Amino acid sequence: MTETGETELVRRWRDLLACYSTVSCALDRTLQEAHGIGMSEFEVLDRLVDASCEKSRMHDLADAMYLSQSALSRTVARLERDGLLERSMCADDRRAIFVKLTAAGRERHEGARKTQRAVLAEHFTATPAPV
Amino acid sequence: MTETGETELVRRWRDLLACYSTVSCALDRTLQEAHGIGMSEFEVLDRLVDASCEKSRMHDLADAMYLSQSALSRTVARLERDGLLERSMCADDRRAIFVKLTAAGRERHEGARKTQRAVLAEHFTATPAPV
DNA sequence: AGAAGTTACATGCACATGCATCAGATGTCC
DNA sequence: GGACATCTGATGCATGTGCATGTAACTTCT
Repeated sequence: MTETGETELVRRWRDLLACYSTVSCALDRTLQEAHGIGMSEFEVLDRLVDASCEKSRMHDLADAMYLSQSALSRTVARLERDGLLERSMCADDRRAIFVKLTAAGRERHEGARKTQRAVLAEHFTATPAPV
Repeated sequence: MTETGETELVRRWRDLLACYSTVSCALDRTLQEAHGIGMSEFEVLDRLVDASCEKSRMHDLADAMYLSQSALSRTVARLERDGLLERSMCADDRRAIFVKLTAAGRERHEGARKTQRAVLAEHFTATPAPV
C-alpha cells in the first residue's frame, strides 16, 4: 500500500495543473495563430479523422471527448460555420446528427496536426515523464 | 535520447487532458457544493495560507498561479465580496494592493482544504503514477 | 393506438476567462 | 522639475463553458 502523503498529493496536483496549463495554453494559442481554430475545434477534427468513416454522430463524439454536450454542439456549429465539417441528418434515427469532415476540414486538420505534434513534442520532451 | 514517438506523444497529451478534466471537474464541483467556492478561489486562499505572512501583493500571487492578471483580480474581488479576504493599500508603493485573509477566510480554507485533499486522494490513488 | 418516459441535439442564461485598454503611481533621463 | 517609459491593478468586451431547459423523435407499456 503506497501511503500517498498529503504533501505528495498536493505536489502531484500542482504539477498536473502546471503541466496542463502550460501545454493547453501553448496549444490553443499556436493553433489559433497558425490555423484559426482553438483546441476544442482541433480535438473534434482529430476525433473525426480517427474515426475511419469520418462520419460520426454527435453523441459518439461527445463520449470520446472531455466536453459537455452543449459545448460540443457549439463547437461543431463553429466548425460548420467555417466550412470545416457538415452536419447531416441520420435516416435511421431522425434525432441524431451525423457530422462529416469536408475537404477543407481535412486539409485544415492535416496542417493543424503537424502544429499540434510540434507543440506536444516541445513540451513533453522537456518533461520526460510526469513523476 | 528517448525517441518520443508521435503516437506516444498524443497518448501522453490525451492522458493529461483526461486526468486534468476529471480531477479539476470533481474538485470544482465538490468545493462549490461543500464550501461555496470554486477551484480558483480555493487556490488563492491556499497560496495566501502558504505565504506565512498571509498578506501578499496581487502581483506576487499572480506569479504563483496559473491565472491571468485580470482573472486573479476578479477572483480576489469575489473573495472580498464574500468576506474571505481584505484588500488594503501598500504604503511603500501605492499602486500595489495587499491581500490578507480574514478570520472567515482562514476558516473557510481550513474546511475546503480537507475537502480538496479528500478529492485528490480519491483520484490520485486510483492512478498510482501517470505513466 | 395512445400516454408516459427517454434520448439527441440546440439554446437561453449566468458566469469565468483572456485580451486590450485605462488610470494612477513610480522610475528614469535630460 | 518635467517629459516619457514602465509598472500595478481594475475594467469593457468578446468568447467559451456548464447547467437547465426546450423541441422533436424514438421506445415502452398497457
